[in-house]
Amino acid sequence: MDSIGFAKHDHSRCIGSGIATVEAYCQDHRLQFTPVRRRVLEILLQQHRALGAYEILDYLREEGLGSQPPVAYRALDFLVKHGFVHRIERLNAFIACMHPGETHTPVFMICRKCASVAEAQREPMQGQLGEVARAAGFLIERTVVEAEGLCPKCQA
Amino acid sequence: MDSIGFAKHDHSRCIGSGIATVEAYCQDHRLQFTPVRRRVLEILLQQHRALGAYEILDYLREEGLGSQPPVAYRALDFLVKHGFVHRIERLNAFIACMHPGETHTPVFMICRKCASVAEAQREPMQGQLGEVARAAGFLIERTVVEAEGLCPKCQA
DNA sequence: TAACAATCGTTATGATATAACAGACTATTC
DNA sequence: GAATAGTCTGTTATATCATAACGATTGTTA
Repeated sequence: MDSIGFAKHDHSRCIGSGIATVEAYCQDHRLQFTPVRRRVLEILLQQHRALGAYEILDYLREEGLGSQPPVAYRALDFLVKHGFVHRIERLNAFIACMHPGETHTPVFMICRKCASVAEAQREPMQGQLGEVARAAGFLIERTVVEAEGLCPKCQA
Repeated sequence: MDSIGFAKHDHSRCIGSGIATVEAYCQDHRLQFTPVRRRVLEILLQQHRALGAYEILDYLREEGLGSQPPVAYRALDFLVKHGFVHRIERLNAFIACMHPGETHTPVFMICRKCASVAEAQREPMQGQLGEVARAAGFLIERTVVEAEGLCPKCQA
């Protein structure tokens, strides 16, 4: 269990290593890491916050990479499907994954004041959600775990 | 921790007691349980599944209780605010609370095949979400915990 | 290079949600 | 019971989020 979302870190390394990791993964898995997909991931890594699809589309427009919603949504679908980007249901927005390549079930903490989002990891099928599901005979395939509140800075 | 969502039960009692509980709560707290609000809750209790706001609005329209989106959204805002109804973020939909009146942090299990939704309870600030938040110094105000998968029936 | 699959660009539309404001109702106070 | 403050409703308009469909293009493989 870890969380770097609210901590200081070398952000330029985030971007470079994020892209490199995904690039390698795509080569290994014969996936097409096309210009639009790459750019959308870069934008999300650079911004380091949750962006709406139309916000991303605005960047793409400025750069001549696409101007219609499906362009952004298709790139996002690809990135989400392969775990490079996560969708934050509470915000209808997207954020770059902090652990690309690793299998994981993310937990998000969303600050209602500064809108920052931190990603942490939990073990699947453990904890209360796992207990509840076992008791009900429910087979979990995917989880959405998002907490809304105040980040350390905004509590001060 | 309990879950009655996937189990058989006397559904007519659900509706009656749900309405009665909320009615009493509203009297105690000087809240106006208006016809539209009451009817929206009844619809959600009767259907016993997650309904979109526009689906609810269709019922209201048929009954002459309102025809424009704000009518449905306002009633839902009220019901959600006071914990009589929960919003399922994953579905952009609403479902009647199975434990009205009690303070709680719900967990939902959503069947992707039959679309049924079960509500269970967890302790706030315990389990992995609590651990993660404490480690990050994050102050939780609200949580969204939703699992998607297969209910007992649909696994067969 | 032919055949096939994946991706892209575009148009159109669908689905979800809220701002704003006037008018009606309710509760409270005098 | 009249004034008034607060809440709720009805309506118009619009904002925001998301996808269906289809032809053109590009990439992959045999």
